[in-house]
Formats: sequence, structure tokens, C-alpha cells
Amino acid sequence: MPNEPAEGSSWCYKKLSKSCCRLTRPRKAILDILSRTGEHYNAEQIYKAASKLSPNIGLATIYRNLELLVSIGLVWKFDVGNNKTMYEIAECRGESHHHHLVCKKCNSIIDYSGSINNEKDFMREREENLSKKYNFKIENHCIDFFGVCNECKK
Amino acid sequence: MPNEPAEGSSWCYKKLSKSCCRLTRPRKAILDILSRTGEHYNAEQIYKAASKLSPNIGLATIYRNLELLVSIGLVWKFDVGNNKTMYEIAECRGESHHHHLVCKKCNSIIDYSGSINNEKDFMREREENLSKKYNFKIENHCIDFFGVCNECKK
DNA sequence: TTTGGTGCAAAATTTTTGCACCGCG
DNA sequence: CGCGGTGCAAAAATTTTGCACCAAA
Repeated sequence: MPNEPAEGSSWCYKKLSKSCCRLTRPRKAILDILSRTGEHYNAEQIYKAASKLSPNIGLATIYRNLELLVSIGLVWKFDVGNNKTMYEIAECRGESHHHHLVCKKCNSIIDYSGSINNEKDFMREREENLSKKYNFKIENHCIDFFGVCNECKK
Repeated sequence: MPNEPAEGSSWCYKKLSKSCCRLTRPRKAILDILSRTGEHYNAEQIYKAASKLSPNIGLATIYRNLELLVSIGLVWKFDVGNNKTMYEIAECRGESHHHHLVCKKCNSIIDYSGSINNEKDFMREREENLSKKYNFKIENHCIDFFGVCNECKK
């Protein structure tokens, strides 16, 4: 079974078909890779990993599908300033991430759970305020902290 | 006087010389452009505007200097997912921005002041928490909200 | 069966690098 | 006047597009 779905990918499949998108081998591969750990990857990394699950897959297909998955809200796209577009699954075990500690020295990224303390409540209230003030429909947010990681401080 | 400094650029000049970087015509141009409005621009936009202040300037010089200015903390670099790296002045009139409402439809970006409500205090506390928890020296942060702007909702 | 989706290759975009020359401190 | 900085051009890296063929529903 070379393409066994990762735990938690199945609801993605459902959302995909709801959006009238076919569940193809490349899409399965991409979703499984991103769901497996909930971590962020760039297109090249996904391409390499996907090649194992879906041989002869093209890099263009990766880009096209990532864009698609982003547009239907299954995948989150971000960039922390080193010109590498990163992708991560929108929700992993009911928890959305998109909160990062980014090291300016080594470019490493630490995901931290947004549930810490009262951040969730704060952001929800914040979103309500801004929505009204700017007449803007807010669907998502990200928070990035930049600095120097433990390793690089040494 | 084809290269008159924008109001508020002068302290940038000082920081530049403190960092042992020469105050050259291209650097002046870049800082003045970014300081003028405090808005974000991509490299191409800065290049075009800078060409007026510093004729024959090269795009490579723009990139090299933006990278330099980012590294010494005068300029802030970010990307909101459309593969266009954006740059904005780190501080404008004592206020740092880096808080954006990003429209997924038209890619427009609204800067909003981070001083609204209690956001500043909240973020400061948040930074302290995370610094300790992850042993990470936090120097800066950004918050982006994604959704649909007023225009695109129509 | 019938579109939507794919792989491949070529093109477009964005960013970086090499190098001789210039000019700021 | 020496070295940091520049402009130019060429290269590298990343992303998008065109098109014939394939395969999910």
C-alpha cells in the first residue's frame, strides 16, 4: 500500500470533494504529507516527499494543487521573509497553527500552539473589532515572532 | 534639490552610520521612499521610485541595500502569500506597523496601527512568555489578518 | 464518457552573484 | 587613497503557463 492515507487526512478528502475537486493521487500525496506532522514545508520539500507517494509527479502539479488547496482553505501559505514560500495544513487535530517563532540567523521556524494562555480569545475579539472598523471580512490570521533561537544564541 | 530627505529620514541616516554603513545616494533614496508614507512597497516599486532620486541605480543595488537595511533593523520585510516580498520602514513617527489586513481576492493590504485597544500590552506579555518558554530572544513580531476587503465584498 | 487534472517542457518572474569601476569617509 | 558600494550583465532560483494525454466520477 504505497499511498496509505495519514491519520487525519480523510476529512480533507471530504472537503475536497465538497469543493468539486477530484481526489487524485497527487492531491492525496500532498495532503498526506502535510497532515502527517502538521509541520510546514516548502514546495520543493513537498515535491520530493510526494515523488515517493506519486511517482513521476511534476513540480508544476505541486504548485497548482497547493494553490488550489490554499484557495479552498485546506492549506495555509506563508512566508517569513527568506523568500521561501511555506505551506502547512490548515487544521491538524482540530487546532490551527500559523503561529511561529522565526530565527533570523538560521531561518528555523518553531510552531507554537496558539491556545497558550488567552491568545485565542484575544484574537477573536481583535478580529471582531477590525472587521467592523475596516468593513473587512476576516477569515484567518497569523502571528510571527522574529528573533534569535536558542541554538543561535550560543 | 533632487534628493531632499523626507521628513523623518534623518534618524535613519544616523543609525546607518552607527552601523558603519556609508550614506550613499541609493540608500538615501530607499530610506526616503520608505519613510515618506510609511507604506509597504515591493522591490520593483522601490526601484522605480528610486530611479527618480538616483538615476542609473540598479535593481541589484535595491535588493542588496534592502537586505542590509533589514539586517540592521531599519526596514521590515514580509510577505503575505502572493510571492511578492514587501518592505516597509521599521518605524514611522515612533510607531512600528507590521500589522496588516490582507485581502485574498485583490491582494490589497491595509496597514492598521498596532496601538488599537490593548494590543501592545498583550503582545509584550506574549513575547515575554514565549521568550522564556522557548528560550528564544524575540525582537519583533507581525500580525496579519486574511480575508475579504470592503471593495471585494461588493 | 467527459471534463478536470497531469506530466513535461518552456517561459516568466524574482532574486542573487561576479566583476570592473567609482566615490565616500 | 583604499575599500565599501555601485551598475551592469549574467546566472540562479522560484513559480507559472501551454499543450497533448490520462483517468476520476
